[in-house]
Amino acid sequence: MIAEVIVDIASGETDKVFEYLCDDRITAGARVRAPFGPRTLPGFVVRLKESSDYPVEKLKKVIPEEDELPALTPECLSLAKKIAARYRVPLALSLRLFLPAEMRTGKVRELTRRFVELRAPLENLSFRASAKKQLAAARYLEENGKTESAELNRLFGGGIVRALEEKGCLTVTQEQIKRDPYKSVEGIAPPRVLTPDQLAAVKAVKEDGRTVQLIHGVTGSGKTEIYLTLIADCLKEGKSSIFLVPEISLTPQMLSQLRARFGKNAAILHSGLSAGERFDEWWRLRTGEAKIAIGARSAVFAPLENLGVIIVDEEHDGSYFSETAPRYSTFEVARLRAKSGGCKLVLGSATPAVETYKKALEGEFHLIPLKKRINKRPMPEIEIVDMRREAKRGNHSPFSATLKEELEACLAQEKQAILFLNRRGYSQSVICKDCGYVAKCDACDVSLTYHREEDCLKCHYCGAKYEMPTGCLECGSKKLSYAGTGTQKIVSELQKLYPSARVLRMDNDTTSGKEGHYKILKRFGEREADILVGTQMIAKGHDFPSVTLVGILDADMSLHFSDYRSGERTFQLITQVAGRSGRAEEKGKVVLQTYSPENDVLRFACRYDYEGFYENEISLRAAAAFPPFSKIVRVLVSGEDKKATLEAFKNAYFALEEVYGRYREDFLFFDKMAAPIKRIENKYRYQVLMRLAKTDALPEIYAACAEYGGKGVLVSVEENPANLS
DNA sequence: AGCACGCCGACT
DNA sequence: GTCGGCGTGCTC
Repeated sequence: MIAEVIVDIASGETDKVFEYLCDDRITAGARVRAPFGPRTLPGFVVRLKESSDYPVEKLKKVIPEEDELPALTPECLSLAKKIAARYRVPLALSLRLFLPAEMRTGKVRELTRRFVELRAPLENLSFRASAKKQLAAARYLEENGKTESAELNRLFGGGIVRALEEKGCLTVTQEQIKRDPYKSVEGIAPPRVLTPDQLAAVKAVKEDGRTVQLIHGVTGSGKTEIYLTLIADCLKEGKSSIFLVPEISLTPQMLSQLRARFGKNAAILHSGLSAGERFDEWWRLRTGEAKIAIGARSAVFAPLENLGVIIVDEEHDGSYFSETAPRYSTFEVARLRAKSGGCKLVLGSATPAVETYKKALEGEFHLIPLKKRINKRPMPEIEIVDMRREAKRGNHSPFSATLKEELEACLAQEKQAILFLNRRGYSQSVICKDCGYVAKCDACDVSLTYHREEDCLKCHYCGAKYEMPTGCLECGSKKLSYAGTGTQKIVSELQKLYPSARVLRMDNDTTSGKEGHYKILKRFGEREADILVGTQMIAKGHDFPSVTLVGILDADMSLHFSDYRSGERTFQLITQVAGRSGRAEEKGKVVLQTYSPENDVLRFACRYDYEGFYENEISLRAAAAFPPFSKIVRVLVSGEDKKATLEAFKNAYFALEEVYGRYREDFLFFDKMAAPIKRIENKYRYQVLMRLAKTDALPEIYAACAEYGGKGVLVSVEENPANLS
């Protein structure tokens, strides 16, 4: 037999099948080791055939990998091909998405443990009178049957197994153990009784013929229970499910809830697991032992067959877009999977992405609105505070008078508060008062942020750390000033204002380690602090019953970002952060500080008026011909060598100009420019920005760019890029 | 992607 | 005279 093999090298040069001889142990989708030139590489069998056009004497033999099943299912193989074509990456790169990283590196294996049991009934064995321990251990084994040898040693003293073994009392077996990341969750929680609205939503999803279903449910409308019911119903029919959640809200609560409901039928794939756990959870899905995959975006590649439903919770969340090649959209991949399998794709959000909602209104997706909150309580009141007026009154602190009042009341009632600020560190930048010099990163074209705890300057783009200079690096002046407030500074201001209040900070700097988020949130949840100060990451997921106040310190930050989605992001963020306040009996309150109180987005947000926001936003987008009325395409050329990068950029630009000429009616915008951040991690960056009305020119744009990459210069094409820095 | 082979400069 | 620079090309 001949095997067509893709070798696991992420390069255009090797992105084709290589043929090998193989025996009949090998099937399509299997992992193999392929002799390739002077070395042996991992690879995947994509097809088997009887004969080859390649000279037979040159064919080498592949070595099969000892897996219990081919790693890739036929569906995964065909999906990998579609992804490689769609995102224009080598097939090897898209195939990698379908395997846990541990499998490629080969560092992790199945875990086996030694078990022992008595070879013969206890009365047939004899023990010396002095061997009391041995007798006790043997009695234990008779009573409890097969026991792990390490466990026996632990109970009766090290060496007991060896002693009994030498006497010939034991039978020893090796057994494979699946590592279980959620051992501690016990028992099965019964399903909750659904409200009529929830039942109607479940029915609506099932009965509608369309693949994509959008559940637009206000905060607290009980979407999770709908998802769980859909999953449970699939399970009853023997079908499998994928449940996707944003990275950050992979909270232990959510996971243990799922585990309690579905037990071992659920497998969890996320970055907090150890390599071994992830490896085992993956195999439990592959063998069909588990039929529900739960995880962040990469779980969309779960090795499940016979899918009944794919659920994407918080559909609007940015973490559903991959930032490394292949830069896939989780929604697109999920839709491809759902289409080929007669499976439903259920999106859920309180604040759907504008593009999603448009398609739902137009009938391409089935829109299922849920307008009532389960507990029927109103959303917390959002009060807009005009920070310009505060400044006029002479208040230049980051806290308005209203916020201070509310904070004091909150502390007096022994409740908790959350303050949200989208900027970490102590101060945004360090400026010399004499010459205006701003400290910048050596490797990136961005100003450095001062971190007081470590008394250093950090680059938030490449992570570099610099010693705090004693004077201006340009003119030597000692008059350095700090501009822009970060989370660290907020914490120290709070401590000055309320010395007895306990303050916790949560941002990228305090959440190191795999469970960093969780630890801080847990401490706050256990009321170890009164005020939590944090960035984006505190907005999602958690349920803190004693939080009655949320302060949004700079609602403008995300608003004035030079991105067509900034309004959308701001609306989503405010809705989400506001949802943290008043989760239990107490009424919640939100104070929203801004320098532009008249802004439409803020006004719609504080009335929780999604429809109003949407109508406003979509007409703005239509007028400016922004997505979804067009597609923004950015070609970014970057490289360490300035000359070579500029040269490649010029060539790419000329090629693109030709495409522009040929498809003029497709282009709404076409221009070359330096990227907003001219250098990141020592790489110079230049870009061509385009906006396309239709997308006829897109294949040509990719083709034009493909030629100029290589030799240390990267040319990348991004469609509707998530950030434009 | 590696790793070979292959053709021109400054060194023991 | 050689050692070694990394340019080009191949891997079933």
